[in-house]
Amino acid sequence: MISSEKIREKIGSAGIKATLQRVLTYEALLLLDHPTAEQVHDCLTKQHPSISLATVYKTLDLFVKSGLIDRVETAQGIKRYDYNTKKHNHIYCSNTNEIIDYFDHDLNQLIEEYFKNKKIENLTIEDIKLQIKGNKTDPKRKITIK
Amino acid sequence: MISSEKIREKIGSAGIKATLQRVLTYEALLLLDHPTAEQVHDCLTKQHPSISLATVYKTLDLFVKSGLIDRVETAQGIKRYDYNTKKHNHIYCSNTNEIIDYFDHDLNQLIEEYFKNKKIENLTIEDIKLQIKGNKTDPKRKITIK
DNA sequence: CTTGATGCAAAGCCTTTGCAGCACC
DNA sequence: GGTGCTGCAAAGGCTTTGCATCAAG
Repeated sequence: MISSEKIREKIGSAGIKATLQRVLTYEALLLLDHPTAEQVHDCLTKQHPSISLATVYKTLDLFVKSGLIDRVETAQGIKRYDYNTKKHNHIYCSNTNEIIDYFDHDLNQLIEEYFKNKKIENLTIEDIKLQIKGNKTDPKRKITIK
Repeated sequence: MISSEKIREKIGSAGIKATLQRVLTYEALLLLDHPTAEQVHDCLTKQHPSISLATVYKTLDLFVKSGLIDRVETAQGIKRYDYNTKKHNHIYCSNTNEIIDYFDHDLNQLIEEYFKNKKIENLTIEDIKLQIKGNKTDPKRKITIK
């Protein structure tokens, strides 16, 4: 777990002020698994009932714009947030509605290699992401990558 | 271009009634490039002003559920629709806001091969999609794949 | 007739905005 | 005391729903 102090530093180093609400929002993002804005708010109000949903939205927006976190897109059009900005892909579980981080350096390499040769004209590629959709065999168990 | 008759057949074979509105909606999907529901509606009302937006939404929903078309997810959380249900990936242009179909059999093969060996436990993979994000160098020109 | 599709308007979500008050240099 | 953050409430998009009407077999 990261300390509040470290979070304050992280937020500060993104060039924005580390207010209480922002630190708490960031903590919630670490705690929760790719949550929606509302889930973050629910989590926060348990300890700090006065934090408003609008502030959470504003904070998440600010974090995304500052590059502190990423927005994750879902087929349902609901925005969810990911504190992990390191290059990775996502596994979407249809049955549990989970979004699971999938880190795979070899795969990234493979795809990068592939697109080095496969030039696409008139396009500057910024990023390539894989969306893996599937179902957990046992919804209660975790997914483990060999 | 596909004839209205063919479209009627296609809709019928999905087990739903091929009404005028549905045929027109499908035609609009062929005509437009990964449009939103509203774009489809705008297109339709030019020729048929009486078609309601609600019907367009209902029809698109129905098409997705019947497997006739696919929903495409964007980072902004706006739903767009894709008549092409054959396996393919998407290129997202940040500058033009376009979604461009990207067919690449070799790439599909490569990824499939990769995940055959890379077993992920407790997960049944249904589908893997690549999202390529980038910028058109010349916004007015098309993207061409070598 | 009966069934289901349509169009309209209203309601519904999720998200953003405007603004007054507040906190912090 | 000026700047910028917060919380509230209101407004805003996009999408869905309820219902009366309509069309088709």
